[in-house]
Order: sequence, then C-alpha cells, then structure tokens
Amino acid sequence: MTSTKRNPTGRSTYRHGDLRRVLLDAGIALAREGGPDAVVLREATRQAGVVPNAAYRHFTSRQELLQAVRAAALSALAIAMEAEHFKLRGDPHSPEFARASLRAVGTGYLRFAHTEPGLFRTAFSTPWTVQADPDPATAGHSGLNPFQLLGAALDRLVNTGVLPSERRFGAEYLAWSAVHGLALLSSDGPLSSILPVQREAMAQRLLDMVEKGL
Amino acid sequence: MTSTKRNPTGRSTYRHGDLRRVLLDAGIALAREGGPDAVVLREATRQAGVVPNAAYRHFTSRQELLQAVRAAALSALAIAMEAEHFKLRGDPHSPEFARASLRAVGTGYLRFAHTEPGLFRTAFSTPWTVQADPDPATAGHSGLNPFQLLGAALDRLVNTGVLPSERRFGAEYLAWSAVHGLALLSSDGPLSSILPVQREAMAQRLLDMVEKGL
DNA sequence: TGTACATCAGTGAACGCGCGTTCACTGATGTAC
DNA sequence: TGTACATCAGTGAACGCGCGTTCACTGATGTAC
Repeated sequence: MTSTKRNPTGRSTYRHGDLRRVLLDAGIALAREGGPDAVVLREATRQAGVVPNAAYRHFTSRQELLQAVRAAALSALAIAMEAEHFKLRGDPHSPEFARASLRAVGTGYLRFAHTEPGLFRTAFSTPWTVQADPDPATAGHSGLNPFQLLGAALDRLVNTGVLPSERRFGAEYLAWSAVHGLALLSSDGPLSSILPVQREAMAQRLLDMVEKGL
Repeated sequence: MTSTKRNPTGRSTYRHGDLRRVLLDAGIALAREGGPDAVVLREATRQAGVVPNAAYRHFTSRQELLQAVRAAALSALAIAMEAEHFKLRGDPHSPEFARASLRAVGTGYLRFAHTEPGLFRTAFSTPWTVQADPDPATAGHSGLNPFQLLGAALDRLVNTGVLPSERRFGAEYLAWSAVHGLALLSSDGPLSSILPVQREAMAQRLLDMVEKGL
C-alpha cells in the first residue's frame, strides 16, 4: 500500500510517478506558447511541481530537454500531415490519388504551421537535421517523419506516372521549400493575420504552383 | 583645439564621436555571427569601448537596437538582390529581361541567405512586418526594400505580357514562399552543407518551378 | 509474513553568470555675451 | 579674444532577475533472505 503522508510539494507520494513525461509535456506546452526560447528548464520543473534540479534525473541538460521537445513537435507535425492524408478517398494507385496525396501532405503541413506556430518554429529551430537521423520520436502514427511522408507522396507520383522519374531526384527540396516558405509566412509572418479563407486560397495556389512546376 | 588628455577608456576625447553608428555596427556584427539572439546590448557597448548604459543615449532599449539591426539586415538583403539584378543585360522592356529580372531577384535572395545566415535569420526574426511599414532603413540603393524589389520584378512580367494580369494579385507570396523556403533550407537547414554547385542547381530548379507555376 | 538493505528519484541550498536597466554624477563641447 | 554658462554624451556604481547547473542529502520503494 502507498503511503498517504503529504510532503511539502503537495504530492501524495515522495516519488513523482513519471516525471520525465511530465517535464516533456511541460516543455511542449512552453514551446507551444513561446517557441524554442520559451523551453526553460526551471519553468518546466515548476509546472511539474518539482524542484529545479530534479530534471537532471531525466535529462542531462536543458539542451536535451529541448531536443526531446523538438522531436515531439516534428512528430505532431507528421501526425497533422497524416490526418490530412487520411481524409483521401479513391483508388490509392490512381494518378488522381497521387496528386491529392501530395496536396494533402502540403495542406497538413500548412495547417499545422498556422495552428501551432510555436511548435512549428520549435521543430525547425537551429540547428537543423531533419532527415539525417530517422529518429522514431519524430515520426507520426505511420512511423514516417514529415520528410519521409513527403518523400512517399512524391514516390506515388512517380509510380503512377505523373512525375517523370528523372525529375524525382531532389524533388523533396523543391516541394518542401515552397510549402515551408508559405508555412513561415502563415505562422509568424505577414500572412498570419489574413482571413482564413484567403490563407487557404493562397495555400491551394501554392500547391498548384508546385504541382505544375515540379 | 581638442584635448589630448587620455581617459580610462582609451579614447582621446571624452565624447565618442558617433556612438550610435558604432553600436549599430557592433550589433550587426553580432547578428552576423549569431543571429538575433546574439544582439546583446552589453556586448555591443563592450565592442564600442563604452560603458553599458551609454547605449541608452542612442537607443531606448535593447529592443530598439535590435530593430535597427533588423532594418540594416533587410537593407543588406535588398542590396544583394540589386547586385544580382545589376548584372542583367539586354532590352529592359523585353519579356526575356522580365523573366531574368525575377530570377535575379530570387538568386540574390538565395545567395544572401547562404552567405549571411545570421543576418538573414535576423531580418526575418519574429515578429514580422516586412511590407507593412516601408521603412527607408530597410531599402537598398534603389530605395526599394526586398519585398518591393520582388513586386517590381513581377510588375515587369505583367508589363511585358509574360504574366497574365489576373494572376498578378498575391503572386508576391507565391514566389516569396518558394524562394524563402529554399533560402532557409540553404542558410541554416539541411541544404547548408551540400556542394555549392548542387545548391546553385537547386536554386535554378526552384526558380524554374516558380516561373512555370506562377 | 517480516525484516534488513541497496537503490535512486526527488530535496534543499547554493553557485556564478550575464543580462537589461536605473540613478546620480562629471566633464568636454559649443554658444552668448 | 576671453569668459561664463547651459547642454548632454558618457561615467561609475548598483539593482534585481532568472537562468543552468552542482553538491551533499533523504527517504520511499522493491528485493533478498
């Protein structure tokens, strides 16, 4: 049986339970509201109701906590992309599906950037290494991370004959650039305050451009 | 005649000369090496050989210094774009020139992002307002800021009949998004460490995409 | 079922740091007479 | 040309702040006997 004695922190047990998880969640909440710089180790411990140095049982440094938050942000982005993709209907091997797949991936990316600007900025805070390490912590439900989801969509375009295979190489970066740029303009930038309808229209025009220009 | 008496700071005159300018230059140097967060008021005064609070004769706060650095960074970006544009030859009213103009503007933007990642990040550090206030301090030699240079290039495309005028509205954001995204990938991101030849090729492919897709 | 003990998650207190900013000052400079 | 004076750019000293991180500790927990 667990001790019911109260200690000064208000917890009913001396040990916390799953402090690592709680600190990470606090870090995510901080990133959500203020971007990467807001991920402050002491503040995370405060929210967890724990003394500052307790964090060092679970993270070797503030930097390591931030990396974990970053990974979570990338994972959330992947999930947002997958959610958009999941709405698709039709024959998965048709050219139409392949086109729609690329658009869905882009739309999910853009939506996430706008609804979660803090997490989005955190996911891509310097220094970058998105695809270099396929860290499972950065993946969505499918096991693929945002970059891999984009790659998969492009592969579908090639497999259905929409995109000539000689144009496949490096295509990630073309599509990613366009979408990433608009994502930034829409999350923090000048497009963050326009009407949702206009932003959505802009998103679709951009995706038209990518589809036509690839 | 000026007093030649030495004071503790090593300056030969009690007054500094043009401290505002010197502080701003120090701020720019800091941004260049470490981005916006590196623009530290005390460090700028240190580099200027002056006591920390002396800065308050010229800037009301650290934030104001940072804004001035930001403006300078935008101006430098505009100049980089103009430099690329200046290389163009041929009839300024021809469609070819108009196309080349847009490419030049984009190329200048991309080159700047890669050669001056710190300044580039500073120019677009949150919060954003690029075109809202046409601050002369953000302009290049032509008097136009980066956003206006892009707009002018797009206008040339319309005037020479390359771009249907019904597609002109909002085109800034399409072109800007694509180029801005690649700029980020090339300055801080995964494309910052690839071979210059490959990066240049990527830039040209992206500009192809924009040209075709607009 | 009961007791001794090792483990190790969280405590308590403290550190040095560099930051932005405020205050009362001082002394070089330009100007009015 | 000389002197008195107002101006105000830079000084000197100090503030409170919150941060990341280190140290020696304590006491709840699970395990071996």
